[in-house]
Amino acid sequence: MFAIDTPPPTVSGSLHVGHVFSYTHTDAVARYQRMRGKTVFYPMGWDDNGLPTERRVQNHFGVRCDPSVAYDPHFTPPSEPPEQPLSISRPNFVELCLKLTESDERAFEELWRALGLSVDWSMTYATIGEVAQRISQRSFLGLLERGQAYQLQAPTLWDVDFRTAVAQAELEDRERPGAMHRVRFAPAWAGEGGEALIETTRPELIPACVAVLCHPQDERWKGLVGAELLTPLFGARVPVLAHELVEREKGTGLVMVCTFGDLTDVTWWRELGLPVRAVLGEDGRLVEVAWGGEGFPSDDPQRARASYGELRGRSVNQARRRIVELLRESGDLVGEPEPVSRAVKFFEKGERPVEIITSRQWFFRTVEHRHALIERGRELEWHPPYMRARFEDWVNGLAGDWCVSRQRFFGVPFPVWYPVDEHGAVDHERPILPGEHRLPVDPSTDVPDGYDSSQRGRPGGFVGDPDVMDTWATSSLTPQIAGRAGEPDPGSAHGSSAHGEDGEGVAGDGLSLFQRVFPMDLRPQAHDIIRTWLFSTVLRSHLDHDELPWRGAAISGWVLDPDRKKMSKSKGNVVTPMHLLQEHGADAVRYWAANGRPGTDTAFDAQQMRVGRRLAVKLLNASRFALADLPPAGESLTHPLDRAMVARLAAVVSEASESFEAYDYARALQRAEELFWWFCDYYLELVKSRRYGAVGEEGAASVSRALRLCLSTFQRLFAPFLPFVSEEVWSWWQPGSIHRAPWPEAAQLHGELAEGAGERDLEANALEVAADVLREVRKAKSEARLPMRAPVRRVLVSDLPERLHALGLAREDLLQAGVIDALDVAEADEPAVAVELAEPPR
RNA sequence: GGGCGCGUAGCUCAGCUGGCCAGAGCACCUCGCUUACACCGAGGGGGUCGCCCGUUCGAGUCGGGCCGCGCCCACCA
Repeated sequence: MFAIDTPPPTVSGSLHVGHVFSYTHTDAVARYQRMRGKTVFYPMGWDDNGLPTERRVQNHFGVRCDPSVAYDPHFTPPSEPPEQPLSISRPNFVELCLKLTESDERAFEELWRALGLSVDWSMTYATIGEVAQRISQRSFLGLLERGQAYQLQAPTLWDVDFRTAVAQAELEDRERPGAMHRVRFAPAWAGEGGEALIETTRPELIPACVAVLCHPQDERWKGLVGAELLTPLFGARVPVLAHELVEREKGTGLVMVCTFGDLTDVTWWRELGLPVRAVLGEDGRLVEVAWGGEGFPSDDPQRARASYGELRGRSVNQARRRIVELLRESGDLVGEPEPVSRAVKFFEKGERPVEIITSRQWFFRTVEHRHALIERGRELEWHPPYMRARFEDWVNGLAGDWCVSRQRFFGVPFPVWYPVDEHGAVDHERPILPGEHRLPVDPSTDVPDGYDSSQRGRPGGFVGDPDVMDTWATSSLTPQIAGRAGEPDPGSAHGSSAHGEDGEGVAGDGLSLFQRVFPMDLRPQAHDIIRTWLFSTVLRSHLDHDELPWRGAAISGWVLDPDRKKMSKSKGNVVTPMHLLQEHGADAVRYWAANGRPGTDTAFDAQQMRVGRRLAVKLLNASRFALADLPPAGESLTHPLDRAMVARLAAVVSEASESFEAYDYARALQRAEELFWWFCDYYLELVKSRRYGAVGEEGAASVSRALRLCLSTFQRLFAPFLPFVSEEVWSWWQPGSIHRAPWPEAAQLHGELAEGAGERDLEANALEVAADVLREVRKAKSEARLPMRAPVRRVLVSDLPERLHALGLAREDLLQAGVIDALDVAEADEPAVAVELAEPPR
């Protein structure tokens, strides 16, 4: 068994050239392993749950999900997306998601088939599918039971546009222009001095300020520690405290702590036990707060209310502009804001910076497993090995546990209800869980055991958890989902299991599919999702199975523009994969992809596809020539040139096999290709006449045997890369599919050379010297502007004795190939070839 | 700030554990429709292997430093 944890592509529109690139790498490996006799477990999945699909459905149909709207069983989307988005119920919205992903998935499958991926389509899964939901919910319940999942009301990374919590792994930095503001904080006591200047890029959070910090060893501010300052405009008393994380060099050495401006604020807030003064709402606007009341103290509540009234309801950017005006008017702004450019954290799919908002969320424990995860990373075979560094960087940088709940709609729901007490309050501390037999459940429509649907949302009744899981919380289980962990084995009913290309069966051994495939052999994926997909899959497998999910990970690079930028639709690279396949042919496109070495970014290069097409055509032509009217094969290879050719081939077979074992498909292809061109250019030309019987039956029988061996071997060496053309040429003379034929073995080719062993060096030299001389003859004709068939009166080869001796073995073939009348030799230290043409130069 | 990778012919890159004149393909130039291939074949020109030290009989190949590019990570007030 060779099991591959195929990346389920995100179903949110179309596949791009980068997909074609990396999936081809995996397919080459799969085909190699299959030819090695392995049963290859090679499913395809669709990652269709999650935000990309929601966003696409919104745009495609012109709808918005509104959970408060009732389900309309007769709903049909408008034919044209309306200008004003239509509010529809969650079940209706999910139906549309399913409808759209279904058609996308058909298009994806069509492309993969056109590309020649040897996927077992009977094993396809979807991350929104029932199996995935059941496995995902079962794993969640297990984590909950073992205390590895927990719920917490806490500050969380938040996207204000999607209005959902997001995870650290989904953040990216974007360089954005901003401004540094110098703001005066007045002392809260009467007396001289004590005024503090604070630099901030987020003045709109001054109402959320809960403390001012300096470094413990900062002499400038030591005296202030323990004192209180008044926030400008709002007159809130905030303490001056010391903390190691404050950088003395930044600004004035003082920093304000707000709830919450960034993750450092969260750290300070937690470690210093500061109060919460939250001003940002889920929509990213400033919420109503009561100055002078609970949580928002002020020495001048009236002024605070007036100031805040100018900000309330505004977005962050609007509030920032307004508060700068207010600070300027009040004289608390020192100097003018200085433009700066700084990195800001964004949700990778978002358009506005993430905020930190306190909310109730589900978490999986990760931080306490940091050490174990690093160890798992070291157990894993990385291809290429240096990619492990990215994994360790990420694990070492984990800032908190993994927030897995999303306030979205199209995803796997948390299988949890909560009791509602007689006063209507939801009791989050005593969740109601479903029995395993009920999974998957949707708590927004399903009812927990012991209740009926009339009790939903009523005092004494229950409510369902409204959230869905992070898409990674499900796709981190692809080995389990693909292997159908805990599912009835579809194969057991038929006595064999359907997997591998064409549904190849494996003799029943009493094991479930999952037991046979897990841990899997290979996770192929790109380097940009090491911190998300690879990390989370390792984590889940570690938590649920206490082992790695796969033995090795093959990390592929990206496809870059010719100008070395990452290819993207937004840059106007409208090269659709299907178009590429139509223009160049699947084998040609695969050839280009297979030349991209593992882990290496590769430039998009249509020229390489033309080269691939040339190789495919060459394989057709060479096969046609070799097989046409081929004389009967002899019992053995008797001619030195034939033996030498087979020996060379054996060496390349070894190299290609070794390369494949290390997932270096690119090297395997290059070695095979290099020798194949040489085979066509020199060997085929040298033996052409002998093949036609120019030197008798024995010579023809030997070359016939050699041609069969070489052709069969080359065809199979190319099969993982050029599946279409290799299947075609194989069908001309061999039974069955080449993709089920055994991978060539060097040992078998060496076996052909067993008789007369000991002459290997001599034979190798014969082929080499003959090729050298042939090149010189061609050169002479080329320089004389004569056609290659132009006769040569005499060739004088000067060379070392052993090379001349070897040349003797190739004499007849060389004379024929070069149309040479006389071949003389002379011993010399320096090799030289003198060519005397029969015709004068043109 | 830390880490990883890369810098070899005009372009895209091979050169694995140091050693035959530094290679391939594309592009370019010349020639050739020869009984596998004109969706082709034959041949040719073209490189201070980023720079500087060092180890060695010998270094694109190993060590150190520097320069440039890309990426990852980071508590970027």
